[in-house]
Amino acid sequence: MTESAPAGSQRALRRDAARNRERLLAAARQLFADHGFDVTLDEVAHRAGVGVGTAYRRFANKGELLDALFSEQTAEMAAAADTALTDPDPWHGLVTYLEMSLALQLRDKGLAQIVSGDRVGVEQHDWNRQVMAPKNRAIVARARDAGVLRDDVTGTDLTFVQVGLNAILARSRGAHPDLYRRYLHLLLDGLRAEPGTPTPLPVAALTSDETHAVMGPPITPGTARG
Amino acid sequence: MTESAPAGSQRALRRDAARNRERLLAAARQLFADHGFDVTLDEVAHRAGVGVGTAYRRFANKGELLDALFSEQTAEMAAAADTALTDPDPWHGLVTYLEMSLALQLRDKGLAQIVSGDRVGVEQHDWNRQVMAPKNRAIVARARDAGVLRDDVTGTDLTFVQVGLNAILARSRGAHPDLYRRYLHLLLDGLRAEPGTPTPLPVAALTSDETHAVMGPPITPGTARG
DNA sequence: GACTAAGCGGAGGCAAAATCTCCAGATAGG
DNA sequence: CCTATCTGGAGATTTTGCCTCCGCTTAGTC
Repeated sequence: MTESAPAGSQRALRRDAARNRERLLAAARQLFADHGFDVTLDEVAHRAGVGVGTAYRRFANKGELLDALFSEQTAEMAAAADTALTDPDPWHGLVTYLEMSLALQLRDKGLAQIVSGDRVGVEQHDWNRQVMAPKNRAIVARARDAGVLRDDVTGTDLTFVQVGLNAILARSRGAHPDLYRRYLHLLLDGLRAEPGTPTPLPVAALTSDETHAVMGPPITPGTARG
Repeated sequence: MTESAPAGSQRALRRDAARNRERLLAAARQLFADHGFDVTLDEVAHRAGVGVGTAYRRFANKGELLDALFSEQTAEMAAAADTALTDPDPWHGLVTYLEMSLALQLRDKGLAQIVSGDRVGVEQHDWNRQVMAPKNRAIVARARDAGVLRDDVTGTDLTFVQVGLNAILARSRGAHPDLYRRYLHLLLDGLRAEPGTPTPLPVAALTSDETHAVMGPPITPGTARG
C-alpha cells in the first residue's frame, strides 16, 4: 500500500511522511474523543509529536482531518443500530441500542457532538439523515409492531432522547460518568407500552424532515467547518 | 426615588444618567432573553441606544450588569416552585412546576443557561444550591409521600431532567418551540408511580452535594464571570 | 445665562485564541 | 552523494471580546 503507484490521484508519500500522517490521525482520534472537536490542529500536532507545519501540510484544515476520521467514528454507531435490529427481542434491541449508542458517546466526546448536532458539518448531517435516521425508524417500528412500545413514538424521538441525555452526559462526564443511564431508564419506563392507559402526549413528534432541519448545521457564521 | 438622598452609599444619578441606566437594563433583559449571556456589553449599549462608554460607566463589566438582572430573572423560577408547593394535588404541582419552569426558560435563554449550569457565575451557583435545591427536594418529597411518584426519585433528579430537556429546547427553540413538552411528558410517565412493578433504576441519584459539584461553575479559564 | 460637575459617545488600545504560512535546514531513497 | 520531499515552529493574520480614554455635551444650580 505504501509503494502503490499513484492510482490516477496523488503521489505516494515518503515513508516518514506516511508515519507522521498516521501519528496525526491517532492523536486526533484521541483528542477528539477526550475533548471534542474544538481542539486545535496545533494541539493535535503537538500531541502527535510533530510540528504544526507538518499537520497543515497533511491536512489543509481541521475539517479535512475530521473527515478522515469521520467514517470510523460513525461506523460504531451504525453497528450498534444493526445489532439492535437483529435482536430477537425488539424491546431489548431498542434498550441496548440506546445503551450502546450513549456508551460510545460517553467514550467519545466528538461522537457525542455529532449525534447531538453540535458543531456538525454537512457531511455529518448527511450521515445522520441518510444512514442513522432510517435505522432509528426501523428500530422503533419493530418495537412498536411488537406492542412493547407506545404507539405514538416515532424514529425521530430517538434523536431527541439522545440530545437530552447527551446534555446530562456532558455535565456529569467527569465525576459520575454513568449518571445518564438513570435518566435513560426513567425515560424508557415512559416509552414502554404499559397495560394501563398511556397518557396522551401533548405535542406530536417531528417528522424526519423537521428533525433534520432542527438538527442541521447551524447557520452560525464561520460555516461550521473552517 | 430619583432625588432620594444617597443613603450612605452613592450619589444620586443625574436624570439623564438614570434614564440611560434603565434603558441599558431593559436592553440587557431583552438581549439576554433572546440570545443568552454571551452578548457583549457593546451590543447591549447599542441596543439601548447609548454609547459603550456609558454602559461601562454604569456597570463595571458584564457580570455586574448580569447581577443587576439576576434577582428578577430567578424570582419567577422561585415563584413557580412555590406555586407547586401550594398545589393541593402534589402530582399536578410537580407537573406544573416543570411546565412553568421550562416555559420560562423557553422565553428566556439566559435563565435557561443559569438553570442548566451553563456559564454560571458564583452567584447563580449559590442560588441554585441555596434557593432552588431545597424547593426541588420539597416538591419531590411531597409527591413521593402522596404515593404518586416513584419512591426512588429525589430532588436532584429535577435538576438533571431540566438539563436534558433544556438541550432539546435549545435546539428546537426556533421552529418547534414546544417540542420539549413531548419529552417532558414522556419522562413524567416514567416518573409516575404506576400500579405495576417499577423497573429498578440502574444508577442512584446524586446527592445534593454531588449535584452542585457537577453543576457548579465550570473551571474554564476566564473565571466565567468576565 | 453662564458656570461646572456630571455625563456622553465611540474610536481604538489591549489581550486571548485560533488559523494558517513560510522557509532554512534535515532526510529518505535512488 | 544528490535532490525531491518533508520537517519544525516562530510568527503573521484574523477574529472576537473587553474595556479605557478624552474631547464634547448637558443637566441643574446660582
